[in-house]
Amino acid sequence: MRAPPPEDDDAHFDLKDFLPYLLNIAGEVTSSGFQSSYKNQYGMTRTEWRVLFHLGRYGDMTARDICARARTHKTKVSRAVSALEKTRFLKRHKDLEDRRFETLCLTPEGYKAYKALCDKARQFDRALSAQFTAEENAILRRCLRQLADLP
Amino acid sequence: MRAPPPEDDDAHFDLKDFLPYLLNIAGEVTSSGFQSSYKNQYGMTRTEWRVLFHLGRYGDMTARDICARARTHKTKVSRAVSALEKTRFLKRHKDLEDRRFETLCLTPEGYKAYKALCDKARQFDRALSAQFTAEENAILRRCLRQLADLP
DNA sequence: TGGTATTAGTTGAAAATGTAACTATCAACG
DNA sequence: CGTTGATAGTTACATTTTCAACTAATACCA
Repeated sequence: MRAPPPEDDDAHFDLKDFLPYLLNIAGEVTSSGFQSSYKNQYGMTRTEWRVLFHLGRYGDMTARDICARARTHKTKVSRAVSALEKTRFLKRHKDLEDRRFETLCLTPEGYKAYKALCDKARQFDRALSAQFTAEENAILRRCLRQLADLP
Repeated sequence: MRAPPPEDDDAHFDLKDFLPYLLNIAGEVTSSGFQSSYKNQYGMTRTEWRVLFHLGRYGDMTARDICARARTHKTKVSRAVSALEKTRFLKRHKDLEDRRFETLCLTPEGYKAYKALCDKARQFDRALSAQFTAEENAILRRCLRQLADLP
């Protein structure tokens, strides 16, 4: 017994055209490619390096800021911050005006790790971009930023 | 004490230009948006949905085929297949020529679920695409397919 | 033959993630 | 004040994913 065979009419639409699917696969393929390119030198998860990157690139901020900028859930960020604190890549500073907040600051070691990863990332991104024209790259990134709904 | 402030020179590069990052965020945002439109209905995970879709769209195939086509790890597929079997959306048929393989076939109920999801997906994708021009959509999808390294 | 290497798929344990409830702090308003 | 409601962040628990072994079947090759 077989399932009904695929029809070629309009009732189907190709999975390879479905944006959420394409985005997930492309994200998975490129991320794991990048991860192996630096051989997970620092033993960080992707969420941890996302936090590290935000602090390194955009300066000290609170967990809440990172959630908003990276569109990442607060529990994920909370755990990443704990992990980075344990490896001494960042310190917390309670805001004395409003003690619900804590400003997150990279330590010198954290900053060094960020710089190293930053180099790898730039290199990796350049290699990815090389397969497209300048116009394609511009359009691709613009569409992605819009889909990601980044601030 | 503060971490070194962000510099604006070439030593940094913007996270919002980093493809793996953008792809992951965009994938997460769009997928969770889509998931809310079907999750409650069938209680499927994304991997299960992926398997269902492959069988519905491209016809019966083995788990190995799905792994290759969707660039998904075999343990993920294996567990998704078990789950779909338990909900009676698919059946396995041992290949008698080479008994390592089993061909996966949607049941009529599985096929019905696929068709329903297919409609939702097409609808959702149309809404996403509507924010871009035809040219942008073409370029976006072409780049994504290439990055995803799809067969 | 028979021994070794591959391949399809499964499983168990550890890690990561998602969800919801929780603490602690502050703001608004009577 | 004091109560209510919002916000920042954590934690507990369930689900999912990952990684490394594992079984079973086949291929290769001396």
